[in-house]
Amino acid sequence: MNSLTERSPVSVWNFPKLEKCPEILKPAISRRLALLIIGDCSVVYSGRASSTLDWGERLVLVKSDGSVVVHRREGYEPVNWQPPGCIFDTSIQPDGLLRIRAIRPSSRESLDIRFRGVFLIVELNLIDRGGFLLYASEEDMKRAIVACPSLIEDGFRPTMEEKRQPSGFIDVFGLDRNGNPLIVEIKKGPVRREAVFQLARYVSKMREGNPEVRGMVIAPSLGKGTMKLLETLKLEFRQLSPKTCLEALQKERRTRESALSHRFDASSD
Amino acid sequence: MNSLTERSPVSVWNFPKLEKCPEILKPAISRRLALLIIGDCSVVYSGRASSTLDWGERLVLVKSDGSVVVHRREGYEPVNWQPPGCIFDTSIQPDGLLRIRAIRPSSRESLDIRFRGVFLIVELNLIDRGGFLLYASEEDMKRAIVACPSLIEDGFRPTMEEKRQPSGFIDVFGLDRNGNPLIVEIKKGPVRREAVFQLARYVSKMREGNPEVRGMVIAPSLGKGTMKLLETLKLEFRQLSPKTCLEALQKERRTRESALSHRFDASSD
DNA sequence: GCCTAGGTCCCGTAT
DNA sequence: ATACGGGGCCTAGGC
Repeated sequence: MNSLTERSPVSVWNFPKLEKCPEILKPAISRRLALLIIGDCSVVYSGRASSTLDWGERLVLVKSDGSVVVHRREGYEPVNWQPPGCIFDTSIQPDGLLRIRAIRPSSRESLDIRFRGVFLIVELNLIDRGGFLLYASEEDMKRAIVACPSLIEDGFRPTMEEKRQPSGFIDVFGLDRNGNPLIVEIKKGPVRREAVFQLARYVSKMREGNPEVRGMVIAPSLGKGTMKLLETLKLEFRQLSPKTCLEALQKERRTRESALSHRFDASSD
Repeated sequence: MNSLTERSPVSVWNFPKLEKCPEILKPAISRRLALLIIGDCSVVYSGRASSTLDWGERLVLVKSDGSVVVHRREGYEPVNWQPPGCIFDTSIQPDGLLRIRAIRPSSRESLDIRFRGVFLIVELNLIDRGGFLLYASEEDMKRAIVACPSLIEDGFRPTMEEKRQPSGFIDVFGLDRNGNPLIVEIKKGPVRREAVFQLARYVSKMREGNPEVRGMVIAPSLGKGTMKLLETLKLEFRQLSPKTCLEALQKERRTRESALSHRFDASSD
């Protein structure tokens, strides 16, 4: 009785007959469980582009959000896939093959997987509430610069983040110690030519109104020809790594917290 | 006896004891098989960035090329991963947990997966020689334009593909019916502002030497403000979809093949 | 829906 | 090795 109510994180079918597979797959999909199908299949994709994949043994992972990945023996990336939002149709074809069709109505795409043999089906009922934290992203660098503007230079006062411009977005915008506008473009990796052009676009637009506008790239390093390019375009570079930013941010937070606790100490007097 | 030599595409362990797992995983990795581990795990990533993922039930796929993906219940993308090139270390820790460490020497990155419970291990010995073909990429469009230059306009003669410029690459370069240089930028989706700026860079460089240089964007459609932008920069647009290109290319190929077979017919006379 | 820009992007290719 | 640009990129955020 308890076993009836108890969740099983995995249910396994070993070498199921093709004609039995829809009976396994359909209920799992409607119960919004994830499915793993390992077998000999071929795949046709049609949508933004088209592709065909001939017969071979692969692993197919279908998730409850309607995403699909087809993995081959090697390679980090799936050979075929669909992002979330698919509806599924599983059936046995007239020729006896198992067909799984994933259709994405939003972008009129379809993935057509045909199996001529299935080695394993795993129904997955996974519980996963674990938090995910990512450090040292460009977003972290931006936060650090806003919290500690002296990372850029003394006297810098940021006024806006993610400033929307007709020519695009600006990461951080502010005024330098002399009151001149300073546009900051942040990169967490080596600066490429393209990033410089991106900044140049923003800056040249703003220099039309005020030739004193400065543009600065913040990054851990510069790509090959980018130093010269920056000079030509009268843009600046300040070396700053994600790690440095993170440390500055954490230090600033500690300072703020201790200031806060002091206030509490004082108020509790 | 036959069973000893026969390959099994999948070998399954149901709820293996943690301490047994290294005995399963290590030989599989050294035999260069792929592995699927489903269980309750936590993950720490450290490298270009850092991340932590708290306990939860997930699916881990380790391939023989040294790539890893960790999939949660939902989402197309893995929550943690490593591209090919990892070496693996599996062990039971002093606290009794199973630890799988993937280290990428080339970029000094590491993925540290700890399991406190394993539901399923699948050893995968997949045979997959199926060919993969992708149609209608930007590359296909380029090929089509070079094979059928009239797709651009009558009298166009391409002279170079992938022309290297100090300012970057040019998709297709050639001369129009009047002998004026024509720079072609191909996009397979709607044209964005950035693509226009990219083309503008090439063209303005070349117009310094010859003001008659033309620049043209080839794409199935234009993004919002891009028509006006093209006009301002004196650039042109020709609508052409990947599908049209593909059809033209296939037609051209058929024509060429039939011409070839005619030649054979003639020579066999 | 479209547009914009980041990503531990990954990937191939050329230098 | 690094640099560059594509990708069925995907994803998040804004409009």
